[in-house]
Amino acid sequence: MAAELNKSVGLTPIEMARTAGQRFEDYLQSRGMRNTEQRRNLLDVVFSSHEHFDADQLIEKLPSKGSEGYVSRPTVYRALNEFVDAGLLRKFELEGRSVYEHDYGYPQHDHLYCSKCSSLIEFQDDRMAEIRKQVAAEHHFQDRSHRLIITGVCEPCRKSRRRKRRRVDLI
Amino acid sequence: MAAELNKSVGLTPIEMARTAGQRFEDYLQSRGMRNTEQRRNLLDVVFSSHEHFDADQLIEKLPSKGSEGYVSRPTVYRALNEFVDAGLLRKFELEGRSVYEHDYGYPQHDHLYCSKCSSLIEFQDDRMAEIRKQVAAEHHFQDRSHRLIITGVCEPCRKSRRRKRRRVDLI
DNA sequence: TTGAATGCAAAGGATTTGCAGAGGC
DNA sequence: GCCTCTGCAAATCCTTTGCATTCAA
Repeated sequence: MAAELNKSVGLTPIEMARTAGQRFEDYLQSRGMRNTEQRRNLLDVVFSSHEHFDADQLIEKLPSKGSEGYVSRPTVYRALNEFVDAGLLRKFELEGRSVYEHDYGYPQHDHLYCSKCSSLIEFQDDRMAEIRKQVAAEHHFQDRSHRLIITGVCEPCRKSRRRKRRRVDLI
Repeated sequence: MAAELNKSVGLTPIEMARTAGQRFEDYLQSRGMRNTEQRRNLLDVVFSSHEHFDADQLIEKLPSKGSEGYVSRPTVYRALNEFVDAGLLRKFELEGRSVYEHDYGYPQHDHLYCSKCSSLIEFQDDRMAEIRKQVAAEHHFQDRSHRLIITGVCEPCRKSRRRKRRRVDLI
């Protein structure tokens, strides 16, 4: 699904990383911040795949302490906040932790969340923008963003659960 | 808005508390759990108003330590989990903390969230159920619930911001 | 050179947990 | 009386922060 949505924008992950990198450089420049090796490392890893991730998952993908390319935990957290601030990533809360996803150049979408395996499935529905706009207008509310998560059980988990139940039934 | 939605079900807060209490007693009984004074105190306070709240706000509404009716922080957290489990409350994450709202006997609704004053405004839109059902079907996903939050700036905050801006403009 | 960024260690805030005593049933 | 519940203190988990050192510009 991530791949599908990405195609719709016509950019490969590598192109995205380059474009995101340019945007981030502008962001840094405009604020007198520095283009450090750590920030570049993190940007590369973050844009190397379209998966949703949390801070720990990102850290796991980084070289371990002592290795070339290592980035400390506080720096990871600081950078994630910067990426969000720069409009590269979008952040949301799930089960008490922060989850990040690509934002820059990525079309608006929402999520199905499987409570069994914690997987996030993206979907797009144009009616959402419509509803949001209309509800906001009715309440004289200035809408800036929305977050819709449909929670349930994904197809693979439903199937595996059924199998388990059948086994129990057979005893 | 909470009052409006409540009217649609035809129950006053007092009636709600009683009904919720009955449901909770059933829940406790069926699990061999006990109907303690603390749980009763908490249920009363939780259903004394329809406001959204977090653990700290609930604790603030309780008698302080030493007073009649005091409930300790761990017990509050344990009870909140039980209320959610029993279907009395619904929980969601906002700005890194858990927020609770009445669930039992309360109609499905979604929220506008003001990022300036943190207020939550409820709204109902029948199209949401439709979209959810349809998207879930398309993805062979078994939907159980959804959560939609539209973030932006509420009317009062927009007005007060405008006023402030005007003042600055006049300097 | 010089101020921003890093890594370390430690703090912070929300929530949970182990356990001994209290209290429903 | 038995077994759950409570309150206390402490632990846990995620995230942020203070500070001395390092490094980009």
